[in-house]
Amino acid sequence: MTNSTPRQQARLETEAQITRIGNRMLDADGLEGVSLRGIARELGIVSSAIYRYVKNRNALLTILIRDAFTSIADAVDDALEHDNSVLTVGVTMLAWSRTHPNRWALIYGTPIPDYQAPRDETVVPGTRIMVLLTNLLAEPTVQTSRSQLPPTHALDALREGLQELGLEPDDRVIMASVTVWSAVIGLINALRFGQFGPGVEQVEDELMQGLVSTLGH
Amino acid sequence: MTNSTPRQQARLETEAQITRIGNRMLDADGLEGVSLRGIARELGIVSSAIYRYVKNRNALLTILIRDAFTSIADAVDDALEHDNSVLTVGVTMLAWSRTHPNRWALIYGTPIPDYQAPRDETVVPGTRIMVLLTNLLAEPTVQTSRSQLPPTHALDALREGLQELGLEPDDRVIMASVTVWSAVIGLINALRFGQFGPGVEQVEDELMQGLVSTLGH
DNA sequence: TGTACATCAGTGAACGCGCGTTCACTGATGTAC
DNA sequence: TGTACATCAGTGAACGCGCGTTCACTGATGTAC
Repeated sequence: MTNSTPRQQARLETEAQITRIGNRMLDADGLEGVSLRGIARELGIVSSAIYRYVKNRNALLTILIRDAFTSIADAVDDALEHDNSVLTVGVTMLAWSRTHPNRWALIYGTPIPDYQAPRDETVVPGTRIMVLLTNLLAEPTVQTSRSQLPPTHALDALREGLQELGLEPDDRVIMASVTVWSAVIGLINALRFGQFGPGVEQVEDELMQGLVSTLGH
Repeated sequence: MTNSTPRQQARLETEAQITRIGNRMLDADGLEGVSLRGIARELGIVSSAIYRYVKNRNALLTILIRDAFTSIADAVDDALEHDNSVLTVGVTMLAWSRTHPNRWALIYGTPIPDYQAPRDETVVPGTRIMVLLTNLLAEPTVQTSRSQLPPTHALDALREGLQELGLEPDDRVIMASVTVWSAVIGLINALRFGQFGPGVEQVEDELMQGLVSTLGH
């Protein structure tokens, strides 16, 4: 059944615990509260022993970043099954950000100093929502924006990026995708980072609705 | 002429230098590169002497934040004199963010842990652009958005915030203001924080144009 | 099934890091009479 | 205009902080024959 030795079992269990504890620390105290020593402490092992499981602090961050990207993308996946719309994407991301504000900041806030995400580990989970959104905007039934388009070659870099993700978007879709993405994340950032002052918590969903409808969706 | 003693002169000069050095450090190494000890070092005084000029590190941050808000708002002010449009606001902020990416992150990125901006020192400079934008959107010639509006009382918190800034916006303007603001800052954040992958630097202005036109301006 | 060796989890001590911040002090500048 | 005192800039030593990371080590688990 298990098809693996006790040692391997224990290792998997410990790795899972590290992710759990790391997330708990992140939720509780933000990134600055996440430390290898702290995790070792909670695991009940000596501080240097953590290096049996994690190469260094940045590797731990990569784990947490992947996990956050996966979590929010799963949430959006689920929600889209019931209602396949741009608004649902926005509202679901917004709800997730409310539950996990520090994880939100980790993936969509200011980049972490001295940290470089390894592309092969983060690109796929980190772009899942963007892919969903682009596909949504590419559906013929969806009216894409009336925005002026820049000369075709200008969007080359973006087009290539999306092609690597298996998409074949035309220029209108690229522009719409970038625009909706920026606006949705911008609104959530503004809300999470408190840029509209206090008392706005009650209206978050309404603001998202207004934004998405202004964008024409 | 001077109407002040040499000591006062020297103090003013030193204070100005502190802002200059702090900004230079911020530009060069980001927030983590800004330290009281480092500034003292550059001033050629002993590390504890810096406390004659700055109460503590957070007070220094407040100085830098005020300065950044003032700088970007001045830039927008100037630009609006030549062309009073939403696009100009966006393009000017974008250009400023390109010149001062770390200052941009300081004021519009993830909030700084353990730092609380003193409202009386940062609210006015921090809201200047928002005020300009809201006034722009309130002009009768500007078509405000076709977005669905939430029930009037829902926007109370936002309306009060704007009223404290001397504005009397109706609900359409409030919604438009929040939407445009979020979207513009969201796009700039996405660009500055590298969320669209490499090679997008060439098209920044075009993306801003597309965004603003999608928003109906 | 038993033995010999290899792998791996965990130990304990130690570095270096540079920072923010406090404190009692000295000597120069400013001010009141 | 000169003197006595108050203010203020700058000194130098010292704390505490908790972290990431390395290293040589022990003892338990896994594997090959």
